[in-house]
Amino acid sequence: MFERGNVAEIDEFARVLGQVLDGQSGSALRPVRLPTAASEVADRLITAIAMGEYLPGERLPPERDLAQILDVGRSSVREAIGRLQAVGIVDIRRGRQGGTFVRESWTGASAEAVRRTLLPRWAEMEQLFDLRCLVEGMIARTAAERRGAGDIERMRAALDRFASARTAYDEHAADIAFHQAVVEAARNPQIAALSRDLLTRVSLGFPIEPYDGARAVLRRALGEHTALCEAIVAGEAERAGAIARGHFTITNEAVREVLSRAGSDLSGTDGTPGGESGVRVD
Amino acid sequence: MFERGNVAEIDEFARVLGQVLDGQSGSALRPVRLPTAASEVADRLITAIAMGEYLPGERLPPERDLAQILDVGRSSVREAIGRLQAVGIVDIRRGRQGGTFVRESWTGASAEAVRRTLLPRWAEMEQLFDLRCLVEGMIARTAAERRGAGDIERMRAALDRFASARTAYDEHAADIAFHQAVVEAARNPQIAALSRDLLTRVSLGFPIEPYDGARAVLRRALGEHTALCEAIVAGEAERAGAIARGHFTITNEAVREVLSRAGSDLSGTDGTPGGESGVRVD
DNA sequence: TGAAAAGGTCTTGTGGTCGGACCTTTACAC
DNA sequence: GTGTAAAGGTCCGACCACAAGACCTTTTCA
Repeated sequence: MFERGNVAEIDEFARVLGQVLDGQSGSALRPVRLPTAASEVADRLITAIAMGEYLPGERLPPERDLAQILDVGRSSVREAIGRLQAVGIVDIRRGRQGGTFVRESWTGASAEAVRRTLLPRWAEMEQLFDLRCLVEGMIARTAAERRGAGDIERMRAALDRFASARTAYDEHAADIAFHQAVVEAARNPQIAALSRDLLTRVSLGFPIEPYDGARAVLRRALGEHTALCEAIVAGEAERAGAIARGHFTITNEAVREVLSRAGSDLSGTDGTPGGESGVRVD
Repeated sequence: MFERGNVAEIDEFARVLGQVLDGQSGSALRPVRLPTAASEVADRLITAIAMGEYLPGERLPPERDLAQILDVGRSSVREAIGRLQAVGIVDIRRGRQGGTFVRESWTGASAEAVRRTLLPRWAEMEQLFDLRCLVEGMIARTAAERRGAGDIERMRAALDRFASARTAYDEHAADIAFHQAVVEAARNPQIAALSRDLLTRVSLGFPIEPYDGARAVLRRALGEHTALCEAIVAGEAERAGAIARGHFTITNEAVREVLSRAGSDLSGTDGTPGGESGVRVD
């Protein structure tokens, strides 16, 4: 994203990011922010893409179909897609065989642009990443306690697919399948919803997850996935939780790496809050 | 609530419950449901009340003030308050020194009415309770890892206040203070938001939490609070998590008790999902 | 007995949303 | 090539939720 350093893109990015972070902090009686149909649809699409329902290069359903599926007007869908385009998540092609296509590469970003918008909110983003690590750890732990034979089978199948994947596309698909299998093993649809919600918020803030094109990350992921799978199969909740918690810091590190390429000083922000005043951002 | 078995109340209850449960399940591309300003405000008020920001017998701010605080029109605030009144959470008194007052007792419900609306959704409610137990366990665990001197002080102060409380009001206030201290000890505002969100959803589904008037529950809570506090102080994450997880089943049991008084058969629904097909509701 | 403080009612303007009609672009089939 | 199908692009009218404000009613207290 931000290949062209387009001003409109950056503004859109900042606006979306603001929504994500504002939405959850503060007291119960903070000002009410009503989401519009368009922003809600945009969230849903980003979630679907981040969850791998539509992989890079794939086409989303036509606007008219989406409008029907989501039960909103086509104008709302159009505005949402327009925003995704502005942020650089999708490409739009007209004509027959046209449509809305998920971009092959979300990275190659103008890191400087990201830095400017992300840095002021960095503490909040860290909190979000931290929470996600904790929740995914909890999910892995629960999965280890509740997994059944079918779950084990699904996780192992995904691991096999991952190991034998020849393209980034296959790796990505297998990665997603594995994580889905883990979430399902926790046997609570509400947990799945929570996991999805956190993925959405992380993706909205910085949509390079769970595949950021870096093969190295995915290769490291394979080892961790295998270890996580075995811990869950063995029913070792404690170990599974620890592995998952560590695994999801990959995201955090990927973001930090992009930012450090832009020369930002984020030293000390290791995603592990400590001390009296909350998350450290020295 | 439901003292008079009023039909409008029951319908309102069913409507609200439906919103809570529908809101989180299903795929990313399920139909979009835009919350109205009124329902959003209603959620906020219920959350604030459940969190103890306004204790039973206390008065909420005047409608005009709430409208300003929440940055919505007064009509939206009025509709929201009207719903709370319909569900029996607040009383409204007119004239000077009037206002919106939190009901002293939320219980004494017509259990039959609750049973009819809650039973079809029981599996989903169980999932919600289950998730809350897991998340609160995660929070306690994290608190045990991150707590500082100030946190320990706050938790102990709340425990002392609880032990020396003479009225249900004091007990309730201390109970809330303790849980807040635990959440704060986890040192991540996003965690607090998640905890609040789950409290809201549980409260919306069945608003008897965290104080349901049953002194027995609160007395049991004191012992568990003490144990939880010590585990957190000692930094024993595993134990703290287990205690908290168990502690929050109090809610579950309280609901089941109300329902069983109405003669419902909920045997087997112990809040601990197992088996291949998800949560058990035999 | 009047003023103050609250809830109750009504009106009006505005912006978001939907639904639909219609236009434009593109690729494929024949 | 030319037509047609399948997509996105544009526009408009009706509707509804909401905000803002003016004003009414009830109750209490000075």
